[in-house]
Amino acid sequence: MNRPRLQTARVPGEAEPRLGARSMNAATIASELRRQIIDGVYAYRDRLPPERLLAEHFGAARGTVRAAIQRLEDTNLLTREPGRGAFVRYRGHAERDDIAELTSPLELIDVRIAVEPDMARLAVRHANAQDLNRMRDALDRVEDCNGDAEVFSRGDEAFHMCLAECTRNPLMLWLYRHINEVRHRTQWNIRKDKILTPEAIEGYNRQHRDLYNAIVARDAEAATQILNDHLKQARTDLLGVHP
Amino acid sequence: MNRPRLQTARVPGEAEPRLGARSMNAATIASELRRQIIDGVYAYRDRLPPERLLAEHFGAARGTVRAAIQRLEDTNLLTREPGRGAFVRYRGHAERDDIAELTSPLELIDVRIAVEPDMARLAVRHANAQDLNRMRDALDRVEDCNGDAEVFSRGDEAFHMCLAECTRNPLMLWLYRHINEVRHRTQWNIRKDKILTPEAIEGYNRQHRDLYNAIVARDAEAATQILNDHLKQARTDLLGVHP
DNA sequence: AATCGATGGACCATTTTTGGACCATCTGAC
DNA sequence: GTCAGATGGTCCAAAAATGGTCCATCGATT
Repeated sequence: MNRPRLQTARVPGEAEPRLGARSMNAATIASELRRQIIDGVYAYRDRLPPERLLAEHFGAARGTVRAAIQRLEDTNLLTREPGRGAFVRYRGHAERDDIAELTSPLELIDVRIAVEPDMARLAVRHANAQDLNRMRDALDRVEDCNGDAEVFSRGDEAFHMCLAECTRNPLMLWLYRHINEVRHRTQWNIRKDKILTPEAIEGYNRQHRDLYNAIVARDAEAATQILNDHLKQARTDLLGVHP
Repeated sequence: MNRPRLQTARVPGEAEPRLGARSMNAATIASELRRQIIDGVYAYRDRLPPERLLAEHFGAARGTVRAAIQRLEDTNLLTREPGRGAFVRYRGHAERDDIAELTSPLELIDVRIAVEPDMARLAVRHANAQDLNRMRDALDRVEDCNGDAEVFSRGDEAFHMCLAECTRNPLMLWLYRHINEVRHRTQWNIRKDKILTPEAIEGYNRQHRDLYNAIVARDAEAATQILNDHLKQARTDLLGVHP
């Protein structure tokens, strides 16, 4: 398969010009307004410009703009009030207060115990061959750590991230990305080499391989059980160091 | 205004002056459009430019563009609807895009089934008297909906949010806030009154009360079981409407 | 010569957009 | 309180947009 590269070089992050940006239909206008709301151009409780003004701005008929706004109201981004206007109902998550700072390692592992076993069940149900290959690669890499706690830790994160991808569920993947982010930042102060002894790493790796085999065999019960044991083990090991 | 000449072959190494002016066959156009979709130029659910406009842009006949689009439809990247347009079916960029837009009601309930039962277990372990009082209040309010689907839905969200607060786990609370946000915005296309019949609401309320009692009694197994049944029920009801 | 892909039309059925009109409600000036 | 203006809610018929289909033709390749 050839790959005819006929695109001019593009700076990463620079948006590729989109053909037909001028053609304004209801879906496009809705998409644009949604982006502006989520980006905070219109903040919580702000009033949107009047429909007639928006229509003029987008170069569309008022009915088209109304159809677009209707979609935003259906998705609970807006509230419309007759005679007053359309008001933003979407709360931007201003509470960006660093969630990782507020979470202890024990609380983190409790959340993982709650989420990951059933995540494995979804992974068994939805993983395709490509997902399994990626998981296999991650498995090989994490097993190549030679007892290095730091390397194992990175590989372990990647392996569990693969598991999240196997679910093919965008929300689950999004959630686990954040769990992993918290994990990455909340455990920096743990003495990894205290917990991740070569023996412990060997045990974890055995569980990883069992989990992989269970998913390949589409055995949901085994997968959830293994992951549950895996995380309970990690919780116990954690408590052994932080009594 | 006419396209004067079409050249066929490109000399290797010759600089490509501009995208789309020449040497466009169906395979090339398909490849270019596929790249743009995967790169996110056209996001999930966006509408592609009309065939006639694409034809003009690529300097090809409309039939050629149709053949290209046909390939993308065959590989499930697109869906075409007569009279409306071609819409992106590929969901790739869960990162920057609006997660609520990318999540289907079924995917949402799958995540809730994965998270909430074990969330109930944490709630049993960590809820204090104040949490239980708040839960009691939410319970009373949701039972006061008198069969109104919309009111029940709001109350139900609040009740489950209380459950998340009962865990006293900041990360779990943070995650569930986002799950709830997605839930609030992803069920727009569901006919709530189709699912939330007065009988269904009554059943859900009974489960809510059972759950509350189980938490008060500090019975973790019962709580997880009830919540699991509760959500499985919701999933079944959802599938009954969206077969 | 035969074949295959591309072309440039034309026409069809469906959906969306348009441009207007009128109404009910709310706000602010008086 | 009254009134004028602004705003969203609704309805309608005509026009435009859009994908689906078919066909005669052309050019290059086989």
